[in-house]
Amino acid sequence: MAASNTMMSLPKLEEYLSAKGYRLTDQRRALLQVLWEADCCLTAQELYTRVLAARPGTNFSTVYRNLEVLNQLGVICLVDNGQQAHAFELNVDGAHHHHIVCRSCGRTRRLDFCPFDAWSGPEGFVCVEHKFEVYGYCESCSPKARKR
Amino acid sequence: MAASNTMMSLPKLEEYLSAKGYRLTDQRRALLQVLWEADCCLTAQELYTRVLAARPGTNFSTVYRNLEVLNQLGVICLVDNGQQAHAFELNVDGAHHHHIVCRSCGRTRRLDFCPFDAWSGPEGFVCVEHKFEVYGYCESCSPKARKR
DNA sequence: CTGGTTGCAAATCATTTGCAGACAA
DNA sequence: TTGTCTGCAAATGATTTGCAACCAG
Repeated sequence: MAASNTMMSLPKLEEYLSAKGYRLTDQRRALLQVLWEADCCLTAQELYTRVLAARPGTNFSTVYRNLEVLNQLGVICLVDNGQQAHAFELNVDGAHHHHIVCRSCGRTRRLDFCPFDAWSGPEGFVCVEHKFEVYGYCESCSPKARKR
Repeated sequence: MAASNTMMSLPKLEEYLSAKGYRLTDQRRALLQVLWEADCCLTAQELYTRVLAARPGTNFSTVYRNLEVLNQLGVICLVDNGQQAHAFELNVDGAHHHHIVCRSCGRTRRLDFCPFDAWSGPEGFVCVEHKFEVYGYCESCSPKARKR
């Protein structure tokens, strides 16, 4: 599948949830599967649509509740795609990273540079978190961008 | 006043709006004044409350519409404070910058470091915009932070 | 069995919009 | 005068929540 990580398989993920005391419902499995197969970050709406195909009858709020669970467990990360709705992505290796978001096709790509690689942080301030997203046009969309 | 910039006075700002063809209504003046007097980024709600004090009867949607106008003109900038609602700040000198947001008191501080100062950007991607915000605890709140 | 989960419907919350009257230039 | 603005009220869209039924372990 398209998941770019190599740390944990889908069964391992389910095992992990289980070990943490969460039940493996059809809805949860379907969501994990969808996240696993996604080749880039997806919005709750997009995830919901895909989950629905795999497991008809699933409710939108169930998807949201499970995204919350996965987020708490650190299994997914939230991406600020610059739109009103967040995007979500599986992050099984748990490595810190940021994203590039294409303004044309909406696709996201993982970014390995972090501002704190090159900067020690602001003085007189205890940093606990940060957000860094880059918006622009990916290789396949950039010709379009030049016309702007 | 608390505005930290030195590029443009409040009357100059009004003049600027006027020159751009915008009318100087009481509501607009009140909003500009509130933004001018603010010592850090404020949410639409906070701005609205303050505008209301100066100009009773002003409607929330008027505040939003004017924030949109000011944003289009590049007179204010939006800050992602990590909460559901955005924060707004006057940015009369128009200089690009980011923000530090205190998780305890909610105050924001301008940051002069930009990730692109130390990085050339992702390959095969045309960057048109980016977002960088740092969350943590400011000097007066960090003792509290240590107790966490 | 039994508490974690779900479906459903209604509630939030920030922000936006249609419209008719009001007002700056 | 006239087109921009405003107040009002209702709509939007993402996300959340209360509650009773349901089902994984």
